[in-house]
Amino acid sequence: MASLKDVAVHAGVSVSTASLALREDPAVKEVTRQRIRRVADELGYRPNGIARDLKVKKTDMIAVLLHDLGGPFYSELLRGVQDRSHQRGFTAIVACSAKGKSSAMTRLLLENRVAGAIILDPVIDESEISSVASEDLPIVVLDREIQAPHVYAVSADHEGGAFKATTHLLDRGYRLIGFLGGPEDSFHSRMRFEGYRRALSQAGVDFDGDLVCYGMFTEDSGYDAGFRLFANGRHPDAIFAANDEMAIGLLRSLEEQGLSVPDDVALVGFDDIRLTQYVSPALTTVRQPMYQLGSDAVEQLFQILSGNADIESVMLSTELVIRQSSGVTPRSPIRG
Amino acid sequence: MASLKDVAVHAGVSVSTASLALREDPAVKEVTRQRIRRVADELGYRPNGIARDLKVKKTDMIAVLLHDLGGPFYSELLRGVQDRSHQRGFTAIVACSAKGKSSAMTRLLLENRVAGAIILDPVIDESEISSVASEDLPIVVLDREIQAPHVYAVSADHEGGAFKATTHLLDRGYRLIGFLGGPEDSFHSRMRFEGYRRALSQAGVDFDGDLVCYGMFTEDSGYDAGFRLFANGRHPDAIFAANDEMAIGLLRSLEEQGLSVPDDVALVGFDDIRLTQYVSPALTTVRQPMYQLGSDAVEQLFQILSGNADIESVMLSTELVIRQSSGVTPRSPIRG
DNA sequence: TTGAAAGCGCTAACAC
DNA sequence: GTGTTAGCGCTTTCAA
Repeated sequence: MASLKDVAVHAGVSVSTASLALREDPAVKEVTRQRIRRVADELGYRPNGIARDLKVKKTDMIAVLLHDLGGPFYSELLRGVQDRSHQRGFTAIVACSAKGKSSAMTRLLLENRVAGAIILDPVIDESEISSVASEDLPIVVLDREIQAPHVYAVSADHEGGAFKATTHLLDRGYRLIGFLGGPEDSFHSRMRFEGYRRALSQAGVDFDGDLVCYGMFTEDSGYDAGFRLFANGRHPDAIFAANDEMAIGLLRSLEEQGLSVPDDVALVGFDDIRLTQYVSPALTTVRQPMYQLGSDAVEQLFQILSGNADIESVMLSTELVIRQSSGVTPRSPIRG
Repeated sequence: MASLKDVAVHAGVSVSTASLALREDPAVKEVTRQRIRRVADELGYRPNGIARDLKVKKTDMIAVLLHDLGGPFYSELLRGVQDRSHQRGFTAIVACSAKGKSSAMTRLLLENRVAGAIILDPVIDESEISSVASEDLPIVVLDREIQAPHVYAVSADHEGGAFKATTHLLDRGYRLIGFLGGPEDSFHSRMRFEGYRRALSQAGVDFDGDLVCYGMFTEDSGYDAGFRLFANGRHPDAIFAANDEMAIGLLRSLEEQGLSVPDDVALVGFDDIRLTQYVSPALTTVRQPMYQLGSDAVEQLFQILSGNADIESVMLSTELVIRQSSGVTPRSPIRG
């Protein structure tokens, strides 16, 4: 592998001149520069970014750590990350946040290979994240609340989205509204539950713990929950599921129980995954601004790395997407 | 940021001893090692991987370049990459293969930051890839045929999958089998077309160019194609679509044209994306071994980097997944 | 306009 | 067992 020194020798100049020339520094005479460039090409010279980073003690790489590489709906998020990174001169690399000796967490974050990181992982330990963040490694967490030095937050408004979803059901006249949550320690599930509670409370509807059930954010767990929710004579007239996967599982179980959606039971999900448009009836849900989440996270990191002092948490609003599963005509509107 | 030297000074040892100690080298006396470890912790020392890589002139990082970060069905692929990387001691980082000044292609591959790369991008220029591959940067391309030094291939058997799909339709008695391709220069589309042709030919069924149509691998383009395929009195009794997205668009257009699937027209797709199970009728399709594709790509890279001389291209077989869209009962079986 | 030299943080001979 | 030393390939003063 040809090094800068090789280029310099072959071009009959010093290393420093070669370095300047290849970076198009105007201090180097045009003709010299061209000669150096030509030699570099002939030798197949490629700059060694590692060495460069070491010397200048900084890097343009930022890491995006995801819990589940390739989860179907990171797509938009990564597009946002990509676009903004490009705009800010970063190179974003994505990896899995799993812990371990040769993991990305270790290699990229603990070994100083990136300038900063964006983490979207609802299950990784809070202490893990705060212990890894430092002066030299600011971390932006997505959809989490972590109070620690050098940890910053960009979130979608889950509570607000859940509030909108539940209020939507209330508007359509439903009163026995069930809640299907994810794992109880999940931030997403908790926030969505709180929005649900707030909507009920604001509408003056009593909360009924019997109408609450938990799954694991998977389709199968939603399916199972569908039976539990209607066991023992309980009969919610609507259900707000904390994510679409579970809502879809729920849909399947309701069908099996001979219940029609939305006629017997209305249903609202969360996330707006692609499938929601294809199930029958199409699922009313809450959309998160994934693109902007990614884009804002990078921007946040950029500001931090630029030494900007006053960084505030960002909260992005969510949007209710009304489809068929929540009924069509308001039956006894209580608002709007 | 505390460096190894800082640790050494504070612990009253030399840098090399500190280095050895922190890497748990048994040459260092236990008590010294513990002292050094403690000092390192106190100082919040973190090894600088960049410096290490520069010194040892190698790195454990490999890059996975995808055309479209987060495309819905890279999930399995990345899981395969992840698992095998871990097993082989690599750290895999994923990035977008788009070209550009501060792109991953440039930063990671051209600046010597990774030991090798895996590229899955059906549209990136072949010359781009072969020019970037080198002695020091072996590249494994997925689902492409590139003949160039230091470029290796791992593919799914698209031709074979298409052959299976088409033969399946023939087995069920269909004879006017249309083909809905992707962009004509696409490797995937071409391979799948060839499998289609071979199946027809082997069954002694004449190929009819009028039954062929092209889209862009998107649902919408499949929808549009659905009208073209049935314009001017043409009437295929079955269609093999080169991917599921188009097949699903096609499904929608057939429905709009009052044609029933599979009664009026049978349909087979390719890829086995999740949606295929949810559309109605559920789509018969061809599944690629995505996990294995990822896992084998990493293994291939590992072998190359280990100096293994005889590396051969890998071709993985695909699997026909029979659902409702291709009819239920064979109407006049020609085989099996 | 170009060159000499220092050094980023680390590892690996080699010496003691 | 531990220390000394010489770089890895690059950028960046500072001199010439």
